[in-house]
Amino acid sequence: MAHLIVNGADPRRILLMTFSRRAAAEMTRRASRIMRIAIGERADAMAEALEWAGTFHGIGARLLREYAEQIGLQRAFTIHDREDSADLMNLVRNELGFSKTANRFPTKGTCLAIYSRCVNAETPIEDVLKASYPWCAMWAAELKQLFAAYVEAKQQQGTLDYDDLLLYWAQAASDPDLAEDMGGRFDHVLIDEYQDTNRLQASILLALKPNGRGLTVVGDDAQSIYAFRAATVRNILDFPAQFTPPADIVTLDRNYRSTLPILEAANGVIGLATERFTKNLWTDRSAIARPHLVTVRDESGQASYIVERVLENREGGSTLKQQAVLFRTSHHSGPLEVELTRRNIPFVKYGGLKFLEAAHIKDLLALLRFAENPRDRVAGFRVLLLMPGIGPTSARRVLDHVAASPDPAEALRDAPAPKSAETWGAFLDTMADLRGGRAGWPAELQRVRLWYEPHLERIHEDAEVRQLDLVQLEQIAGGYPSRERFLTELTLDPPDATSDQAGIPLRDEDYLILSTIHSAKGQEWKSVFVLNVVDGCMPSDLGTGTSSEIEEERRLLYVAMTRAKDDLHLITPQRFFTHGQSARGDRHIYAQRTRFIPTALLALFEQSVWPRAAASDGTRSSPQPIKIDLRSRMRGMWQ
DNA sequence: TACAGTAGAGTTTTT
DNA sequence: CTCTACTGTA
Repeated sequence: MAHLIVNGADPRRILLMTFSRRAAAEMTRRASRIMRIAIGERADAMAEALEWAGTFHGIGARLLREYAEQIGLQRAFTIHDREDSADLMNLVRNELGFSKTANRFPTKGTCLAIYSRCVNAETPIEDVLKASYPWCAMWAAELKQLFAAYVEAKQQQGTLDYDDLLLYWAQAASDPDLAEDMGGRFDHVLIDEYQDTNRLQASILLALKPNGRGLTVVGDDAQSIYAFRAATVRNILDFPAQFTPPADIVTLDRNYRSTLPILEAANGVIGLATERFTKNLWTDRSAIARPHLVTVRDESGQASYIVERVLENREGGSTLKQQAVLFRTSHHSGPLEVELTRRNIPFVKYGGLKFLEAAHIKDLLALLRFAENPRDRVAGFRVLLLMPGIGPTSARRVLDHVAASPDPAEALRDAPAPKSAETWGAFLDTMADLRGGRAGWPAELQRVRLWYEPHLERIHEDAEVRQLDLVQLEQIAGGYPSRERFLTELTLDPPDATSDQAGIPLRDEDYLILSTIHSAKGQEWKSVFVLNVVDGCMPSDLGTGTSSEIEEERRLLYVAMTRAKDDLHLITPQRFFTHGQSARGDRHIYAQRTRFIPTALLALFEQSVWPRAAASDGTRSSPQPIKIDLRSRMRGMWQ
């Protein structure tokens, strides 16, 4: 990208699509750094002009709003996140009577997952069921009916879900004129992490640039870790042959990041994969230290090992930010988080439970969304149910009335009023203010809070804590120019680190990074610690069904290992608590080292046990005389 | 009709 | 523990 711009390409006509918005920001930052060397201060302005950098979904949303009229879409559509989509799916599922079938019908989440896979993999439902959801195969006909109704519901309400952003885009681009118009906006289209795109995304690309001119994709087949989300590595492998003449292949097999011993260990792991990959990485970053394979007793031992090493590294001159702890599933960092908090080490966690998933945040956003688009039933339902005396039935009556009217905003006023006139009146006033845009953005958020706070106090015991989050949300809102932009971008790029919660003040502080391996994609750190490198966790015991699932888990470990520049620690606790139990539960397994590091590979690692010797400080080294004979006392109890 | 209470099932990774 | 479906009561 830097090369293109330095050589005269117009940054406003470059389309850059990456995996997350974080990655897009990082990419523009690096490009501007490189460009500064060639063109000096002008580089910043050039990077600023890269306005079409984002995720597939984000770019899709933007284009769809621009082309809304031409494709028969209401311009003010609102976007459902996954939970909203599941709620709507559930609504439809109940309406069709599928929640009362004799055999248990798949839950809303499963239904949505199946639907999503059909769309993203461009595969008929029968095949998807057979390949990925065999236990739901008996419901094919009902699911089809459900999905038809789901699509119908979305259209009536003027909402799009994540998949629609791609689907509508792809469909719009299937019209040659529209495709040419869209493709013609860009001289260069650059895609990162192409191994983790799905077929739907590939067809969008092909429609935008049918002859491939100006199209560049980058990816690594050894790092494909999103098959569960219908990504297919075939996209990148089959890419060159889609064009005549075929696309040029540039092999990037030099690794500039990791030291040789780390790379050798990572190559060792991936070398045992059942399929051959297209390249072998090499590096000239020699070093002596092999990566560490550390055995600890349990998860708390794991936590204290990390804390000790992290502090040691900081003494040695590396900041906390240069170090990261990676794990398979987000709750695995729990004990570590406790320990870090106890020892006063600041950290930021990526992945896992999001700010936006908290009920009170969703409530507030639902009201905003309902104001933006009164046909949005999911939002409306959520808001209406907040009020005392309004249950599913009254809510449905109100929403039906709204949906039937040509002017939904007006219809609310003369909707069948629920019993409590007082709450209802307050609600109508708030909605009217929001619709009229009286307070302006972002001040109107305060208005919303004023309405919501009494309900918050009534519903939640811990209202005070939650109130702080609402203030936080208000601050975040200030960073967006309008309600529409706020809602769209928040849904597509949720603040995914807890740091965003704490806002700007954290930015210049030093903190340790905690991240799921999936969220760590494309990142790098000086020191990397990987938690729970044990069977049942890596591979996850949930992901060991088929051999291709296991292979994906292997690549996941490979991705984790190759995040490290100088220093890599894989940690294997001997005891490992399983999930699905109360906080103080004791269910655990005695864990084995991951199957991805068999004995043959051990030579690539520096093995150690920690703590090295528990009694080394001499306090209990010599046997003590017996003071109380508890054993005989116990026996005596029953005599 | 709203809502509190209860039994039973399920529990990854993310735009 | 959390989510869902269902039951009983006001």
